[in-house]
Amino acid sequence: MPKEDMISNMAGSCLMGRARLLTRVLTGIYDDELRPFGLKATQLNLLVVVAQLGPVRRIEIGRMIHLDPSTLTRNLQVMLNNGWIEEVADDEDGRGLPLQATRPGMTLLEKVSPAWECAQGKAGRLLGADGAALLRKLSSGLFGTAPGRV
Amino acid sequence: MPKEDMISNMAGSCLMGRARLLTRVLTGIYDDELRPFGLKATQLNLLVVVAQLGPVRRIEIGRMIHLDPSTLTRNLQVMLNNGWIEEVADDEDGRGLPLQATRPGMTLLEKVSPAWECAQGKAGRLLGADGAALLRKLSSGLFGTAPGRV
DNA sequence: GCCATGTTATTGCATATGCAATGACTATGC
DNA sequence: GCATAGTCATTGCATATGCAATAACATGGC
Repeated sequence: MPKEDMISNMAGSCLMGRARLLTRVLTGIYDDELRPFGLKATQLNLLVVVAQLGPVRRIEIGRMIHLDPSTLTRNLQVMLNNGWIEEVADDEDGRGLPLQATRPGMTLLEKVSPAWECAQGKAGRLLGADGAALLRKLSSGLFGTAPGRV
Repeated sequence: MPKEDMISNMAGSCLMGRARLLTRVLTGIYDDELRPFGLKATQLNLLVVVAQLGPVRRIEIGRMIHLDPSTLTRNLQVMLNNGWIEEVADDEDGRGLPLQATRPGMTLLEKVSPAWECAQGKAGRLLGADGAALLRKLSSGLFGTAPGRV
């Protein structure tokens, strides 16, 4: 294959590049809506997961949404500092404590809910109905999947 | 809406969260394949864009793939340090110089091409034919789009 | 109990990402 | 030709992300 075709191919069809581009745009939409509330899209994402899974260990969050433990240590530290989540005392396992949303964290969730809805609406219109449905389907197959399986 | 439903809704249907999850998984696939060559998925992505667009200004790259100029300054600096790209002297505009791929950069592109093909294959199988097609369609609508348009 | 093995969390390192502010240059109006 | 407005790039700041190495704990076999 000529060099130019190889480059055009990599530039025009790389699924990773496309996914990253799409993610940057989508994240920007949510960040814009959430800015008045002082949290970022990624933080809301994490807060929601912690709120839903109740007392939950870091490793489990990582398995759920495919995040490296080291990333979680740091991202969750920010949220601990903000008082949105807290460590739960009662635990059988000495390797770190489970996390749960605090009352202020839950209140914040309710407060930002309309802004999230708005961003979600914009994202849905950008993706189109079939796009949104497919994105949902695709990623639902990844939820809770151990890394490295293809 | 009860609090639990609100949380389930945000956790289970957030398009941004899904897109980020998917992107993490996909990026991991490409990173694994590219690791022996000493470059990361994001760097290959950028190298390909510079190689294709020829002498090109940072701002134009940013418009193409929706990347903040400040992000580009730093990401491109790494690639300049590695000698994969270079600044082009002849320019009418004194605000920074256009960039192009160097010969070593082009050689690297050819060398990693099979690894990229392999990762692309894995990504395609993970997404399925319709998923890959849709991801392509979705993001092609974003190429070259000015930020903030929804 | 002790050791080998496995699991969980953290830390050092490097990069990716975006906002706000700034500097440097260009283009436009007069 | 100069002042104003606009464009391009960089820097400071904060966060997001993952790998390799390590620390801390758990578990199973003996």
